[in-house]
Amino acid sequence: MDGIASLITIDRFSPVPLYFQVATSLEDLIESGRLPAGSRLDTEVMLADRLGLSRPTMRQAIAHLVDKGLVVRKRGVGTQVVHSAVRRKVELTSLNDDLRRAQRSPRTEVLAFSVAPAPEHIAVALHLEPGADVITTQRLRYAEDEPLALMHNYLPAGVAPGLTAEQLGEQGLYQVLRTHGVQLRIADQTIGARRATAAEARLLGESRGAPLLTMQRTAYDHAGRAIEYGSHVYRADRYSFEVSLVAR
Amino acid sequence: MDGIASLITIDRFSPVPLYFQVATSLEDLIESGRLPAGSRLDTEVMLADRLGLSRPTMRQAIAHLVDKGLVVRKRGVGTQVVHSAVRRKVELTSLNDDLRRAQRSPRTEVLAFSVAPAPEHIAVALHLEPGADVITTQRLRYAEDEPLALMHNYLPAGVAPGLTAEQLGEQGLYQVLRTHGVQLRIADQTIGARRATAAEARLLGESRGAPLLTMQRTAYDHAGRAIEYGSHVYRADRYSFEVSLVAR
DNA sequence: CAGTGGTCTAGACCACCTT
DNA sequence: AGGTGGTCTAGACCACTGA
Repeated sequence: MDGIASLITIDRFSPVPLYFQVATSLEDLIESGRLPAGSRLDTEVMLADRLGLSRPTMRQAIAHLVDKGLVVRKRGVGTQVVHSAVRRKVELTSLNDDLRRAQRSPRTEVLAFSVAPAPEHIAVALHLEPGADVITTQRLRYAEDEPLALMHNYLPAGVAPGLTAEQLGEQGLYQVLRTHGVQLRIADQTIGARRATAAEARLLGESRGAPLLTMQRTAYDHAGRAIEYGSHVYRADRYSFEVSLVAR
Repeated sequence: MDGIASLITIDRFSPVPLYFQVATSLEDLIESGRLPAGSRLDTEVMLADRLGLSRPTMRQAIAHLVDKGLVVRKRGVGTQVVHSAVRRKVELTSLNDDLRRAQRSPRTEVLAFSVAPAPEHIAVALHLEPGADVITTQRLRYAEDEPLALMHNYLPAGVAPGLTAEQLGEQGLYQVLRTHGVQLRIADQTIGARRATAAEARLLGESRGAPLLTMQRTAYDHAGRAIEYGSHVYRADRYSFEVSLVAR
């Protein structure tokens, strides 16, 4: 048993930073179970030595894992892989991506698509000048051929030039944004509940007054620019939010 | 104009790490508006020089701010304070703390309090052996003398020895846990909605069938031990969740 | 081109935990 | 006492940005 260093290879000529190569390798070992929950990693000095890295670089790699909540470090003790149940992802996800992952065959109907000056409250949510142009969409999302969510989205017109209703019907908003090179980084969400209006009930195939989950979200890119504001309602009997929080 | 370094003092004899002293100082300057949104920080080399620190230490301080989403860094450009609206807190909060902060005068009525072997699904949620002892509580939370939430909580008996119903009535669960030296770090939450049962409607002063927000949460401490499982319902017309997500 | 942050090294001392 | 992670230093080279 010479530890786990032998399972990690690093490429000094890769453009990928060394610490990142090591971090993703370790992540894979943990996810795949070759570093089981509760097991102890080699010390950072040993790992650095075996991989031919300096200790600060090795520390940077492990710090990434700590940040993701994959491992726990204790001075004088060592570095331990945390219990698997704690390893839920903390992600900025889209409904479409979620459904795809869960293999619930999403389908999208684009009910409205237009470019027009932003109404007051939308301009505020996106931190735009009043009257700036925004793309406005209204979509109905199905999962397994049952209606699941009614989604209203607003984007500054400059964010996704050339966006079409057809694209949105096929790809999901966040997917489209990624192809436009937009990287979302922070999202502020408000989650609540209320009774369905008559129109919502009809579109979602629910009875009038049925409980709906509501979510408003503003998403920002890496530079802090507001990219998207969404106001959505979900059938409460078919959807719920999972959120993981990490204290800082 | 000699930059912001003159506004920061560091104490080399303090047990608080230098990078942390600098990070919190910068945080204060940003929160207080003395470093306004959009303004550029001095370069890390300059700051390190003026504060008498090495560059890696200065980097570590700024990295903290990046991690919190307070500033954005671009190679070749510099470090900028992000737009204030993006600076929502990402926190592991308790309802009681939230209400206190919002000055909505919370009050708690303890409806049940006991220690007993855990039911199957609670044992699973807390990763305990079936039949292990858990503290079980049921509480009704008021804000401004109106009922707001009905909360069921379950804690491994060892977590908070000597916990009493009286304490819970006065202090809020998370507050009590802090006095027991418990530091929560990760929480997995599921947020949904459904109609109120007759009993829930009566306790919460709602009509039967009114929409309720529901939340189940398992919270873990820094070592990955499950500390608390809660299953709560909230009046949808008086409460909503705010969540901030940061992509990694 | 000059200036910025991103990465990396090879050491050092310390606080904390286990034995 | 011995080993662990936590902090800190003083350099170095590189990639990217902007004028």
